[in-house]
Amino acid sequence: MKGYNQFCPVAKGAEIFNERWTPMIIREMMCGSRRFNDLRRGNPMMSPSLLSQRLKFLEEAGVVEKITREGESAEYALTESGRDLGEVVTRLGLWGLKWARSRLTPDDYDPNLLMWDIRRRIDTSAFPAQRLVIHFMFRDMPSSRRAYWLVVDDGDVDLCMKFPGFDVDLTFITTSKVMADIWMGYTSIRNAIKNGTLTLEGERALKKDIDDWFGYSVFHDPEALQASLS
Amino acid sequence: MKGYNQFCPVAKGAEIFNERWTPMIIREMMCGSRRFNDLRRGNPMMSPSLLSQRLKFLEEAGVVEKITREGESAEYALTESGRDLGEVVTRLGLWGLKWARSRLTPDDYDPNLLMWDIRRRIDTSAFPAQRLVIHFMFRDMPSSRRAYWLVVDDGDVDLCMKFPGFDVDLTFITTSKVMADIWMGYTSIRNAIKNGTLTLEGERALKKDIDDWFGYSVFHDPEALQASLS
DNA sequence: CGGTATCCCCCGCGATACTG
DNA sequence: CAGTATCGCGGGGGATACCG
Repeated sequence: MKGYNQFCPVAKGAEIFNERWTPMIIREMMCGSRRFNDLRRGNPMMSPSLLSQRLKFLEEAGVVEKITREGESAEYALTESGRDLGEVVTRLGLWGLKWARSRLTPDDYDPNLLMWDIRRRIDTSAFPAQRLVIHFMFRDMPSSRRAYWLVVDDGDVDLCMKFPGFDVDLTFITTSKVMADIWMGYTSIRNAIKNGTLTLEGERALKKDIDDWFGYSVFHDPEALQASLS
Repeated sequence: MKGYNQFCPVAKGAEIFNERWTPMIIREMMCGSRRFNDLRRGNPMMSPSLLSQRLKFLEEAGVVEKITREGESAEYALTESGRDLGEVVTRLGLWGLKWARSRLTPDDYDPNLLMWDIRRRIDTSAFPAQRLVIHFMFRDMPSSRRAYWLVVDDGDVDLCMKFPGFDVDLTFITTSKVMADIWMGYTSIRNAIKNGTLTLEGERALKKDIDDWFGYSVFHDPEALQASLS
């Protein structure tokens, strides 16, 4: 992006922040992604060359640092400046949650992104030690993105798009929109069940304690948001 | 800008906020500009057609409202949503002030913008009722943008680029960079005088009370910033 | 896995002129 | 003063292939 030729701090900030994909890259890093392909997974529509280009620019701008250790794969992390810029991302997200809801289009409800997001916010500490499988069925989606399984085992959460072969403990049957709306706090699990847009099938105990382990979006959860800023 | 196809509130926010010039338009409105040509004056490099286009988009997005009253010229104002988005602009500005200083280029120090900004932050209440003329001389600038006069009269401040014909009460002799650095708080008037990059000539009383009437950038002044958000 | 290289299209945006 | 109309280009960025 060409600059603005203004000394105003807003202009100088925008020359860095207001490029396409930049807020999403920082968001991914705030959520814990550190490797190139993790960042890609959080932004599947972004071409690898463009991601590479942005990372270089953000590195040059002092927002991101690339860490290359002997024999390990490269990692990207926010610098102190980047963490500060994260507050701008957070504010923008909170604004979007409150004011841009009506601009959501059907194309926005990609269950891949939703599941990737849910995966990393599951609170495994609330689970028994044994393996658990949680199944999601999105009735509105074509077969390629209709079914997902989260396999929780010993604190790790794996996301599968094929039946993992283990018994399923809990199944969500719903649409991608309803699930995303729950995720963002526009509706609640309780409410979605009541109006028939969500069906939960499986272990009673898992259902009962769902608020203990199901992690909502960071923008829905003030405490998690606070943590992501520190 | 094409969208991101993500339900994430950051993405939805960025689809509105992360367009070229948008933060600067909102900044201008936060600083009190309400008419088309005021917005232009704060962003002289922006073409009128693009400003028109942006205003339409921001209106459609619920950020800006256009007010057309009988026989009066059109005005633009931030909606509640827009004022909320102003907090994002403010955060971005504070970030830029802290972290993007090193990216300032000589082209960024446009004295037109600086004077336009200074003009609207002069605290006229600290002045005597009589007319005052403050003169700025930017030694580094070509004649077209070397000299400016602020004519303060009865609470109004006029910015002139030609000698207004009245006696000058105070003169700033400096460079556009030094003046902008003072404006943003990177250095102080006292310090600039001491190291010889700024010379103040004129009435002793005006010099002595300069901190009472010289308004710094809103990003330099936490109180003014607070006020702009409410 | 972690990127580069290349190609090409499209459209964002800058410039300018013009109008009510 | 408050915009609209038009035109043309530059390069941002999407798509894909490829390399270490």
